[in-house]
Amino acid sequence: MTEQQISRREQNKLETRRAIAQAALDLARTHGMGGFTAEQIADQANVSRRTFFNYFHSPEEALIVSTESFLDRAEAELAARPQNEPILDAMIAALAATTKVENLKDCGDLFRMAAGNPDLLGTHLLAWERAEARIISAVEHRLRDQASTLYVHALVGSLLSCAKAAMSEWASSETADSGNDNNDAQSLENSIVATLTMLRDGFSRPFS
Amino acid sequence: MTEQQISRREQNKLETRRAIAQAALDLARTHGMGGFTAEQIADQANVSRRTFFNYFHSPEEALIVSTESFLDRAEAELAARPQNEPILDAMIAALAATTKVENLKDCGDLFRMAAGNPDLLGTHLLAWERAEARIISAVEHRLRDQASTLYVHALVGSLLSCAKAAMSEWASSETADSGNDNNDAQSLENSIVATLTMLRDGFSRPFS
DNA sequence: GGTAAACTTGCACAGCGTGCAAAGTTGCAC
DNA sequence: GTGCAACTTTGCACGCTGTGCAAGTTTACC
Repeated sequence: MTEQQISRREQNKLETRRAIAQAALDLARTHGMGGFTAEQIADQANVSRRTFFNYFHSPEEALIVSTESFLDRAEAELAARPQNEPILDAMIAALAATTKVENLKDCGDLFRMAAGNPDLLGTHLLAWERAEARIISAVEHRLRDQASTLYVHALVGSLLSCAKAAMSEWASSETADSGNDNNDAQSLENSIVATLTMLRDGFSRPFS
Repeated sequence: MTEQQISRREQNKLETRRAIAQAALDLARTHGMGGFTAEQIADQANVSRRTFFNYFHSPEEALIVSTESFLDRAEAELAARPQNEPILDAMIAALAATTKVENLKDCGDLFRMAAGNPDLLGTHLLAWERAEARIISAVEHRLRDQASTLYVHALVGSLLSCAKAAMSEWASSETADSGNDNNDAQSLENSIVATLTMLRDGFSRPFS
């Protein structure tokens, strides 16, 4: 954890970005998806409509911040695994660790909201696609000359599909309990490990 | 192959739809992605802008027709496999057969165009997502009580990710040759079978 | 041929997304 | 602390998307 030198300018921008994302999330929860405009988000965050579009390309983009930090976390955790660890074990450990991310509940909400709104779903899928490209680069670098491009693309695509499946299942069966976030995080982790183990050992083994 | 009773109305609608999709594809090839509007597509297809939007929700949607028939084909081929065949062998055979689809080259173009245009990519990903949901239903029905929901979601997601990886690789290394489409189809089929075999047997086996 | 249903079209309108230039902030050197 | 350079916010204008609505046109069927 390197102590970053953050100028006042950077701080302000981060704070504005955070405020906009929070405003968008609040509006989505109160008005429902599709029930608000970029202008309303901007107003709620106390910036102009134009400034909103300086930070996000679309109203939907403002909602997927939690997923992006989840995916950033996955990438970082993977990079932190030892180089000699088998790639699939490294992936399982890395994805399991993502459940420690701060705003995990927001990710769940996002999955639920995206299920009912094509625009949001498309934006959400794009975020996963961008993360996939980054992880592919990292894995290609890690396995240089040990694996074909096709292998790496298929592997990373499947990895993220399995993670998505686990999160989707977890999100749809999430309790509305205010308490025990730990239980939730643990059950998600179990699902992720379960799907990735199938991936490692082959899907033709006995079904769980 | 059931002989369909198609009324004049249905014929006209199909023809209009085909004309619009073709116009969109032509414009994309000549003007490049993002270099044309819904109105231009409509003009080229000799319909009004409003009619264009009766057929497609967005300009991008008009471009992904070839991918949708590819995915429809995958779904149909899978449904046609014998019930007692192991699910992964059925999937491999079904996806391999999709390379016989008519407009395979258009699919390749689409992959290339989507790589450079987020809007088109998002729409493309949505089409795969919709197909995923349909295939999940089919597989859940086929494996009723033999597999958990999580298993089926992870499996089908991975299946399509592997197919996507194969198509993406194939599209990016496609020759501009006018001739031998068969060679192209065969090399795509080989890639698809290769990735799905990894999926069946587990990605921790020796890399190809 | 006439009628009902289905399809097309024009119009209007709300919202998205961006280029541009003017106004307001912040960082830094003196 | 003054002033300048770099950066950020904002308003404005503009073209495009996507949809409801009502009037016009085509098709099916009797």
